[in-house]
Amino acid sequence: MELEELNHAIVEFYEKLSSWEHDVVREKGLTLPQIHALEILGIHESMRMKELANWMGTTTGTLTVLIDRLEKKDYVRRCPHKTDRRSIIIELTDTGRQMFLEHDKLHMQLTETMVAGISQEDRECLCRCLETMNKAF
Amino acid sequence: MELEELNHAIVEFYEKLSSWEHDVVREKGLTLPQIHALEILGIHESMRMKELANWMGTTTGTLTVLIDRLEKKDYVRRCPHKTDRRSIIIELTDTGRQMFLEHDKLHMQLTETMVAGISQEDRECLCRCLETMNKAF
DNA sequence: AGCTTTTTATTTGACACTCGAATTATTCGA
DNA sequence: TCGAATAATTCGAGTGTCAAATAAAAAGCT
Repeated sequence: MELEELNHAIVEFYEKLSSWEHDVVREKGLTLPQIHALEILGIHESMRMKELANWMGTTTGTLTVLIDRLEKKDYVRRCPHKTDRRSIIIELTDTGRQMFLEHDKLHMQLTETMVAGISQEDRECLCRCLETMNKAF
Repeated sequence: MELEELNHAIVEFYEKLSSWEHDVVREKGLTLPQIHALEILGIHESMRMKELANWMGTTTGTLTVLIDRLEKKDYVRRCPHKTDRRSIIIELTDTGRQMFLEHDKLHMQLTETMVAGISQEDRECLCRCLETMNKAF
């Protein structure tokens, strides 16, 4: 019975986060998949198309045109792979890194706002729970 | 400092949930926005186009074609509004309700899996935290 | 009542994302 | 060396997204 309440809270949390992200990103003239790519590149540094597609849960076909657009906006750069001439390395430009950092800061601010009314003790519990759940996927 | 860990856990949780939803929905031949509409209608019963668009965070223009497709698949039905002839009421068909219930069950199963390694006490704390955070948006 | 404004849904056009399949280039393995 | 596997691109079809224009009806005002 209690599980239903938890399930409901999780679904609601997910939907509100999704809606927040959507609004925040639109203000910068980006789409959700585009900022997602910048986030992954910002956290994990440069990587190949195939790797990035795996992280994003999409195909390289989809990614090719997405990267085309990010490249046109000067957020990312295509570089040849050192040893494998089939592969291409995608890396953030300075502009791209700046956009990533800005977005990351907004995430931090949202987190701060969300946990404002939660005690230090409960925050630690929350963090533990989330990390446990993340491992369950 | 600790906030960063929490922020990271939240972002990771969001991304994994998103990816899970995407995969689960595709197996049923639906898209994320489509199942989202069914979820809202399943939880809140029938509502007008405008209301549903607000819940989904989209425009009625987008919704019109989305509902067209769901209607073609016999998941929802357009009904005239009792008193306002401008409005249209969208309601789930029996098939649509069944799809909603199936999906809801999957959500419950995922929740069960995720919290499997979490004590009853911590689950309650988690639930409280999520509800507090949901109010912060 | 009559008139204007607002609300509701639909349509349209432009663009983005998504997938699967076909293509090309390169690397790997037998 | 030659066939199989891999990496990225391209293409076509379907879907989602928004803003703007349209049409119909309701609400508000004088």
